[in-house]
Amino acid sequence: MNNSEQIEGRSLAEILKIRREKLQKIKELNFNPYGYEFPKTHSCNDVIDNFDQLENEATVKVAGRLMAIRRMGRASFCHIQDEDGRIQIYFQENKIGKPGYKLFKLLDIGDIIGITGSVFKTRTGEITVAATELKLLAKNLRPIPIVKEKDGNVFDAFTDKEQRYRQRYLDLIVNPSIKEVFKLRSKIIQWTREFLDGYDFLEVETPVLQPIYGGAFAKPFKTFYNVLNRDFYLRIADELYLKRLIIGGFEKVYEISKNFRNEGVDRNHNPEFTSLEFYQTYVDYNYLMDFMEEYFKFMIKKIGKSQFEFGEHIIDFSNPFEKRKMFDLIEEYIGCDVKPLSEDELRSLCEERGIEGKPGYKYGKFIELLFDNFVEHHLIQPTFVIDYPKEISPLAKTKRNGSDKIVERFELYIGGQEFANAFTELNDPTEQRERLEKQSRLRELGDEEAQAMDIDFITAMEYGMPPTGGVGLGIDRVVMLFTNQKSIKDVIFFPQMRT
RNA sequence: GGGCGCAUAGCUCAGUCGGUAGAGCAACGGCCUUUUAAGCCGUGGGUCGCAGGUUCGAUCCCUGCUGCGCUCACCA
Repeated sequence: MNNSEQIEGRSLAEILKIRREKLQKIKELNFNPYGYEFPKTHSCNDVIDNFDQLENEATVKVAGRLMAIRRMGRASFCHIQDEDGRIQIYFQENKIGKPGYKLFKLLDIGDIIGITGSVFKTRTGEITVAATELKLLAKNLRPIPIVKEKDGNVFDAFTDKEQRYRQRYLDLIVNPSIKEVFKLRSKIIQWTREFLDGYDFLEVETPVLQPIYGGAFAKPFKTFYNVLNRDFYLRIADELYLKRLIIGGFEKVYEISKNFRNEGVDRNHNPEFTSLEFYQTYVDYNYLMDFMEEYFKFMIKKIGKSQFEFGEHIIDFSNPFEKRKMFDLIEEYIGCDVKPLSEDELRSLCEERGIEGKPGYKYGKFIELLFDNFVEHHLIQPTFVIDYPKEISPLAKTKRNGSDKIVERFELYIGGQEFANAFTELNDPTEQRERLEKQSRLRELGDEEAQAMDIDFITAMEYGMPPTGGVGLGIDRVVMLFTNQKSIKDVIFFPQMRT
């Protein structure tokens, strides 16, 4: 890394040196290259949108980053870019004065400037600000990639993914259209709050730093708390804390939380990701399915369309979401009913189909294995998969009027991917203790992702936890869906990169 | 972690069937007061990701490493 920087630096060095020399010249001309403030009167788009009122009368003040310069002797055109748009600036020596034009000549693409001027339309019809005053607000010392465009064709786009992710600020400057993705991300989170607040949910905060991690199956990030002289973990989920609040008497709570999982990074996984969890007392998973459907209907209404291109698929939210039993789906896609099969029979079935469980896999894991391999990717339109094996759902309540091996749980699949996971929550502390003890045994047998026994949580439940339904929803994936991004890296400003 | 692919100027890319590299944009100098991928003339800029190996000679071939992408595994 250091070596390559030196090599790059050699050719960059000249450019950097020239920029610093310009900085010096600017100072010598008694201009401050780093301004303190600039009271804008309009954004670039404001000027364009209000051209009719602004033309030939008002003085406007606009500010932004210089993105293009076309010098023609004693007059020049530029474009500046602000958060939402661009506008052309016209510099004329006899309008802005000799000192001003001298300063202008020392500008580079990438500088941040403030312009005072009047609004007009050029010969070719482009709305432009004719500068009467130029204020340098921040001198650029490092060249930014130059992207040009004509008739919708982009030339020399800044496309290197590594650099775009590592220097996201450059990506945002040079590829401003990606801002739309992040703006929608922000909206989605805002609308999620609006939706839940509309149902009188309480937004809460629970610990990120946890002495025992739980609520999901995942490997945690571990840290050490010096004062307490013990290990702590970054949360993999906030479930067990939200349930403590339910026990405490709050009836509807939610948290939008960063969770951390010490696992592989790929197109769909970032070690640090955002999820929504919400819990509502006195409802079950049937209620939650309707509620989730309503949530998505709320979102698409906000966005303003009901069909979304997502990779090679079109996801249509206008139809009711399907509800399918996990075992029925497995039967449909592998052509055999696995309900009556024993653990050993399931193991052989998996082997026959060319998939292999890891050592220590049990009944529920084999069911999951079959589902993941043969069913998941078929579930394109929004589908609730319901009734999961108990063994892989230690926090969910046993299915009423059904097999003792099944729990009341659903996952929502869209575009072949899991979006949400929900249960009728187990509220029987005795059973909860047994289930977590079983997990502990698996853990001792080497299953790193088995859940830990959380005695404090069991104790809390022994005080009485009302019947509750709870949902976890992957916010990053929702953003990917609604913005048609193929990689989670494209919906997270600063995705995890190797250092 | 496995497989495949990529890494050449600040950016986007060419190229060398092995003889140490080019273009456009950007930069620098000059001309130009309605341009817009501005134009015209001129100039500079690269130990071709890193480390080894083969070779008279490697940016090119081989091996290893690093990073990124795709994919599989993993992943509730």
